[in-house]
Amino acid sequence: MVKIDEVARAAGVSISTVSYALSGKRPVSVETRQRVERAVADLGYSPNARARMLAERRTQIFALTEPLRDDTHAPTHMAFVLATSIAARRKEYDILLLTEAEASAGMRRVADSGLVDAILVLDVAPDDERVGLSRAIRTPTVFIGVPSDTDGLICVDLDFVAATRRGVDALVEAGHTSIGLLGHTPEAYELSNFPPRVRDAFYAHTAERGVAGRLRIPDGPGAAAERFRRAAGDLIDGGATGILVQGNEEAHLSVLAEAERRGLRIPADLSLVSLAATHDTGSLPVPLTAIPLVPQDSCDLAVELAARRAAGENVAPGIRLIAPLFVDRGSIAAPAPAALAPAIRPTA
Amino acid sequence: MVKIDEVARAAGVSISTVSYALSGKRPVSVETRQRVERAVADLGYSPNARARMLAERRTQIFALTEPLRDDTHAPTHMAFVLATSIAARRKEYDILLLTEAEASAGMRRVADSGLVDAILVLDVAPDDERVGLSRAIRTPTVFIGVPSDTDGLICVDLDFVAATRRGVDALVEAGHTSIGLLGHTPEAYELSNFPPRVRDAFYAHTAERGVAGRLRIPDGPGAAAERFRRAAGDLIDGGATGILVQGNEEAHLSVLAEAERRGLRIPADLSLVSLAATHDTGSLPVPLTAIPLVPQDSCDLAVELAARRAAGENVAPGIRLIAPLFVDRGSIAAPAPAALAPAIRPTA
DNA sequence: TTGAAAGCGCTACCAT
DNA sequence: ATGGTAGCGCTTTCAA
Repeated sequence: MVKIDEVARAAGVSISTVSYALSGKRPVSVETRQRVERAVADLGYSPNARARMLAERRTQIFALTEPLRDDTHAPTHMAFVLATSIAARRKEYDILLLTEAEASAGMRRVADSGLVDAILVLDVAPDDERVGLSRAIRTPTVFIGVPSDTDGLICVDLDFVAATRRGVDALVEAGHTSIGLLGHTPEAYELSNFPPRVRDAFYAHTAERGVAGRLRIPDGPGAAAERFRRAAGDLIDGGATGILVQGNEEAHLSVLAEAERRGLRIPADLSLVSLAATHDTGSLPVPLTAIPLVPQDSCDLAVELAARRAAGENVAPGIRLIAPLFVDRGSIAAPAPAALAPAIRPTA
Repeated sequence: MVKIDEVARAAGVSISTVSYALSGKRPVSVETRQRVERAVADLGYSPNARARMLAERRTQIFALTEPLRDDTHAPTHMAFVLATSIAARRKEYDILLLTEAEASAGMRRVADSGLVDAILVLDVAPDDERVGLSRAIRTPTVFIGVPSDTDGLICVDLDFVAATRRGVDALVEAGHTSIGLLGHTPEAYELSNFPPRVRDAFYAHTAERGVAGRLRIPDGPGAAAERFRRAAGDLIDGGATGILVQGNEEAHLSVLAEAERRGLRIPADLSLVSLAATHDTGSLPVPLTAIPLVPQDSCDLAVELAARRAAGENVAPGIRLIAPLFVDRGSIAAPAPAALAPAIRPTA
């Protein structure tokens, strides 16, 4: 490996001039710069990352902690990891994976040794062990997701409350007076941070708009697809003429399957809105109007904040919520008059 | 951050003694070691990774290049990433993610700058661009998968040929004379490295054992599940009494669904063997006898080899194939006598 | 505009 | 068994 002093010799300048010519941190005459660039190209010089790290007191590496649970939805998770990596590279950072079972141990290790400039936290649980640790270490930490106790933390996330309200509003404004929410699995309300936020916002906002709001959680026996279908069916039986669909592709497909089974056309007989999905709801058998969760948005912002903190900038703690998008794909219409009847006299 | 000289002062010893007491690379008297350990604990000292990297001329980091294609099966991919990370940590290495669209650019960057000690290559394509690059750089590289041209490369993979033969043998020995292979999607035979190996071994070995061997690729119209079912159905119609099932969980479920649709009991009416699956074929509706692809096995070996090369050890280039496992879950039986007829007179 | 040299915080060689 | 110190290959301050 050729070193900087060889480049300096070849270019007939000093080491510091080579360094400055390459970094641009000090003006260098055009002629000198060209001589340096020529030498760099001739010798195939590439600055040594280890030496640079020591001298600059930073590594240009971010750690990404991602405790993989059994119920982790791989495609969604991968989307976040990829989005984080892309965002980081745009700012000249690399991503170091922290997958150790004891997430805190990994974080502590990279923080204490100065191996990374900042830590990004994925798959945040309400009572995440990494919250306490992040307060104990000096390495800047950014959470992608919102834990219960956010005191002093920097968090980034989709504004699930606004997203939920937007979904409810869209249906209410189309004339729906009975709205269903297809929930997550029971465990998700304990292990993940956003399902409760959606649930609470749903109840609060349907009440506020004066419409019936009903949540159905996919539980009970059977495969996942079966549970989703049953939950969707229950919502329809309960009189819901518009449903907010959460969850992965399978959940969405199951709702569509149940609608088809009942001969319900979308949106003529049933209005659907996809809420906070990471997959493409436009390529479903029936394209769905969606308020999507776009990993790249959250990850871009998280990386941006991490980079600022790593650069020594003072970033105020707090929760940064990303305004939801609304993608109209025509799966909302006014409720069918006929469908109103069972909603009004459910047991007649 | 407390530095090594402060520890030395607190312990009343020299810097080098602290270093040796911590690394164990030189004998240190018990008493001295305890004094050092005490000082380390008191001051909360943790060696600076950047300084260590420069001094030791290595980073204890492996790069993992994983070009994510659209057809990447997220759960399988995640399993490999996780397995790699786990294996690496066991040997005190961290994993740096290389996800750039131009995989070669990322590899070149980390190699030229000495940012990593070795590179692990995932999702290997037959004509992978990373093959040529790996020959051009000095950083040790290990492929998890086998490209077409392996000259001079270190590759690790499941022995797909042996696995395929083992699957064929198991069915032949149970008395089957007509065996089906549920193939991968047509694109997989271009983009991925192992489907052709399985296909070729299947044809060769069924011929060698003197039984009929037929491959059916899930193509044509319809959703994936539909294509898998059709392919399985075609194999059965073609007289196959035993089928080697490849692919993801959906492929397996589809074959089981098709069997159920036809009222075929497993293994009484139809024998099934899962081949090279990464998911748990024991928790399917019908547990399947399997010759699994265990990511941890490949990744452990790959990391082992990478670590050896990184340590300067001379590792011979070549393909290391991992002997397949055979997990008997009772989904193989002798072919039903009635089923023999169509196999013998297919068009009668 | 350029150069010399003092770090960055360790490891490991050479002494004793 | 222990200590002193020369690197490791850069960046950046201080001088000119």
